[in-house]
Amino acid sequence: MWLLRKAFGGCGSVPELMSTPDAPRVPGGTEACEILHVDMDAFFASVEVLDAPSLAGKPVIVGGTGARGVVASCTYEARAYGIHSAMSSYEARRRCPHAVFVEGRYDRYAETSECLHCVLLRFTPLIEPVALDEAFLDVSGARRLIGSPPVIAERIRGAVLEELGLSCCVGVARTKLLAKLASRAAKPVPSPRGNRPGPGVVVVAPSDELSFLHPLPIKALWGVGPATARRLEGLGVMTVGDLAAIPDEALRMLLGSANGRRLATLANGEDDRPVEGLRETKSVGHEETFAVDLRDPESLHRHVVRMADGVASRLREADLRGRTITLKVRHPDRSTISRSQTLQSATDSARAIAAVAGALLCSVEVSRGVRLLGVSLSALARGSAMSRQLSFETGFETVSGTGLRHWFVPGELSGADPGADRDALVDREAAWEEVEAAVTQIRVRYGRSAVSSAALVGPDGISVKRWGDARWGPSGSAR
DNA sequence: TCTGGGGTCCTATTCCTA
DNA sequence: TCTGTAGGAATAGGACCC
Repeated sequence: MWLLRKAFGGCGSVPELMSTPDAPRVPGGTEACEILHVDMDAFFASVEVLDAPSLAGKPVIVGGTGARGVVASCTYEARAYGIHSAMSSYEARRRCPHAVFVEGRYDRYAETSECLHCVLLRFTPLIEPVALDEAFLDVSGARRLIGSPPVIAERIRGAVLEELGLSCCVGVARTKLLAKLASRAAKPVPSPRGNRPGPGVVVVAPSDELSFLHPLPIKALWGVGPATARRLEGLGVMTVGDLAAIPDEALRMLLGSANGRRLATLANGEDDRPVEGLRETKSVGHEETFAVDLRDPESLHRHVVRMADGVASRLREADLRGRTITLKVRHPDRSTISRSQTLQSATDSARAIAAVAGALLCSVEVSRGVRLLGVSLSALARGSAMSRQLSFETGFETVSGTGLRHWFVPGELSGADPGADRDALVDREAAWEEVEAAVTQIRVRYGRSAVSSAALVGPDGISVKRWGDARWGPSGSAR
């Protein structure tokens, strides 16, 4: 709690703060601190414990359970073993063999995130969601109604705990970066001898900004990942303070103009990015790592069709179309290449996306094996074919034994060639648009796995995974 | 028999066009 | 008609975020 006390010049206490509508004001105090960063504690893992109380107090790991999976989230009991998100599941299991591994339930987390959003909206309409489990808030307009930002922070924590049954930490500062770092400083500290609770709320007063920021490691800064940290540490730049001492020009030479300029300002505590609310989606894609590397071009093409189908469906649901189609391929040695093509007009057609992505796949050497395949669309524009009047005259039939429905246009599967004649081609494309729009409606109504492409039906039924499976890596062996 | 997925942004290079 | 050039778009790859 020391930072909170420090921010208030040593006067006042948290109980006093919570019971006082206006926080005490101190010289150079917290008046300018109007940005809050709300960060849920071990979000996915906490939701799992909430839904299964028998997991409480145990090391719980949420993520991919297969050899190629990663940790998406884990409880503080697991963190005491050195486990953290993005660690491979293999390594996590090695470090803590008795941990409880749970496959993630993304829909459940998204639903909980919506509840969190509703709670936050009661404090301010100026919310910028960063991820399911965190958000920036601008509370400048809420002071008169609710109280000072530190008071609002404490009330948010209380409301989230009471209404969601989950704990969160809140950082309060003048800028987004400092608010984010403050919420991190408010977190519990995992330890093999028992977790130490954190302060829950940390306020960084303007007068304390540089003394708070400069001792932190450079990786604390937004935009400094493993690669940039390696370069900087190689030059003896270990802390944010070291970085702040480097002339702007030298930093730009070292890291490029945009990165150099941004890091120079951030290292000096400046960050003028406002809390922006929801941003427009720039790309929509789907990618997947396979349990074993694939070499068979036909199998890879079926995966392309399935991914194109999933991406097209999501585009339609979001009322979006895209012009640039990108295929991503990762080889067994993890080297990754991408191939893209930009169309003259935007599309949300699974067939069109699959055709382009399939052609791009033909230009890639796959004989050495493919570990990951991905399809994405960018250069997005509003407006899909969703508003078109739909008809279900085109064929649907049930794949025996699977309960899954697949679709086709009559003649398509029989090898007929309607492309020979232009009118027939136009009719065929129009029919496909109807099919795809109908598929989207079925999925909206009955779920994403209710209907699938006939191209994915093999002699033994559905031979590849359906869209939406395996968010944190493959869970078992490949089919 | 280790290292995901869904994104955004930046940079360098290549290609096209005026 | 050919050539050089400049600018913009497209493409590819990498780093980073949660």
